[in-house]
Amino acid sequence: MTRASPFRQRGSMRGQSLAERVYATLKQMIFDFELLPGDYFSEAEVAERTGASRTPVREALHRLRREGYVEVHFRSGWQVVPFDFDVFEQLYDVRIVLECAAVERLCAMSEPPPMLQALRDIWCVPGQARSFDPAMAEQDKAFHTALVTASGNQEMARIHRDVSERIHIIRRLDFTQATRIEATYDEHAVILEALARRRTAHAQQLLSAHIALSRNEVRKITLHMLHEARSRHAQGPPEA
Amino acid sequence: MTRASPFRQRGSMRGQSLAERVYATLKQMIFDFELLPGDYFSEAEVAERTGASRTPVREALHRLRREGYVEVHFRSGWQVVPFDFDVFEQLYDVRIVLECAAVERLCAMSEPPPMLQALRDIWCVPGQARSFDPAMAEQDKAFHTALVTASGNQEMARIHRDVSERIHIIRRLDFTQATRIEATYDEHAVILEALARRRTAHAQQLLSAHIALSRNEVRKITLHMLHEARSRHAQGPPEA
DNA sequence: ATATATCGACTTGTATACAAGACGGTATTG
DNA sequence: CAATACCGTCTTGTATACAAGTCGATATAT
Repeated sequence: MTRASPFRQRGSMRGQSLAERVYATLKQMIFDFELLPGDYFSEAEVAERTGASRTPVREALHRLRREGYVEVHFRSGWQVVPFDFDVFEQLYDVRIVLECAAVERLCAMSEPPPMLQALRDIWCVPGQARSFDPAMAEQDKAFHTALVTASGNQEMARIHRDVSERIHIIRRLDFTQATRIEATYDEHAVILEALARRRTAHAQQLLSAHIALSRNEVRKITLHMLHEARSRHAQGPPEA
Repeated sequence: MTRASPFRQRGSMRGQSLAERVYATLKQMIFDFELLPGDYFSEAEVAERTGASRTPVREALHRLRREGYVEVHFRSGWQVVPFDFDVFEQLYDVRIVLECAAVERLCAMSEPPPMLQALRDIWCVPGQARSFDPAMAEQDKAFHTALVTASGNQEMARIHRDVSERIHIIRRLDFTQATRIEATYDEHAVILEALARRRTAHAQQLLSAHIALSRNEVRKITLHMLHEARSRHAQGPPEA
C-alpha cells in the first residue's frame, strides 16, 4: 500500500514524532466530530488517511485509549468511545475538587502570584472589551489551568490538565451562546476578586458554583449538537 | 535473534496481551529495584530478557513513560526516571486532596456504605489480631483506594489509583518498621471511627495528618533503602 | 601530547511481513 | 423454507527489516 498524503516532515522530524502527529490529528478529528462517538474504524484506515504506517498509528491509538477517547475490540477494530454523561459529570466534579484545593493554596500564599494580576487583566474588563470569538473555550480552559498551575503542585496541575482536555470536547459547546460567555466573564471576575482579597471559602464557593453551572449547561447542549453533527456528516464513519 | 525465555502463552493469549505482560514485568522490576532509578537500558535488552520482540516491548515502555516511570532519550536508549522527592511529595498532596474530598462525600451520604463495616473488620482490631506480613503495603493501599471508590466518583477513583500506584514504590518502605505498622492500624481505626460518626472535618483532619506523616517518614527511609539496593545489585544496569 | 575529524557499533523510529482469531455471507443440509 | 456449517475477508497482535541519528573510540594531524 502506498502512502496516501504523506505529511511526513522532510529531512527528519522537527521535534515531534510521526506518532505524536497522528495522535494530534486523531484527537482533533474526534473533537471536530469528524469521528463521531460510537464510530468504528480500523488501523489501516487511519494509516491510509494520515499517510503513516500502522506502527505509529497504533502508538497513537493506544495512547488515546489510555486517555479514554477510543477503545479497541480484540481483532474487531477500534471505536470512538460513546458519550457517557455520568463520566463527564464525574470529571467536572474532579475539577471542582482540584481547583478548590488550588484556591486554598493560593489564598494561603504569603504574597499573591503575579499570574493573578495577569488573569484580572483578561477577565475583569467592561462589556465592550470582552472577546466573543470561538477561541473563548481555550481562554476559559487557560483560566482554570492557570489557577491550578499557580498553586504550585505541578503533579496536580498535570492531572487537572488531562481532565480538562478530556472534557474539552463538550465544554466548547458551552461557549456557543452569548449569554453563557457573559456569565463566564462575570463569574471569573468575581472569583478573581475573592482570590485577591484572600476570601478562601468565598472563592471556593463561587468557583464550585461556576463549574457546576457549566456542567449542567453543557449536558443540555451536547445532545442537541450531537444530533446536528449526525445530520451534517452522513452516517459513514471516517470516510467523510 | 532467537527468543530467550519465551514466556508466551501456549495456544494464544489468555486475556492479556504480550505487551501487557511485558509492562507488568518491567514495572515489577522497577518496584523491586532490579532496575534502579537512573539506570539506562535498551529495547533490545528488554526484548531478549522477556523473550518478546521489540514491538510489544515498545508498547509497554511507552505506557510506562506516559505514567512517569521511564523516559526515552532520542536514539540513545531508555532510562528509569530518577527519584524526585518533590514529585512524590506533590503526589502525596494530591492523595490528601482526593481522599479528603472522598471523606466529605462519604459523610454526606444518607446511609453509610457497607464497605465501611468491612474496613472496620480489618483495621479496628486489637493488637494480637493485627497482621505484620510484608503485604501490609497492599492492604494499606487497598484501604485508601476503598475510601475513594466508595465515595462514588469512579473517575476520581481511577486518578487516585494511578497516583497511589505511582508512589507505591516508596510507600512500601514505610511498612518495614513495626512501629509504623502499629501507627497505621491506630490511625486507620480512628479515621474509620470518625467516618462512622459522620464527623466530616475531624475525619479529614485525621486523614490529612495520616497521609502527611507517611509522606514524611518515607522520605527518610527511601534514601537508606536506595543505598542498600545499590550495594546489593552491582552497578550493571539490567543484566543482574 | 593534545585536539580534532572520522568511522562504526548501537540506538530508537518507522515500515512491512506474518500469525491467529472474529465475523458475515454463502452454500449446504434437514 | 429454515437452520447450520463453512470459508474467505478483514481485523489486531507480533515479529522482523530498514532508516536515520547518537555517541564514543580511534586514528590522524598539528
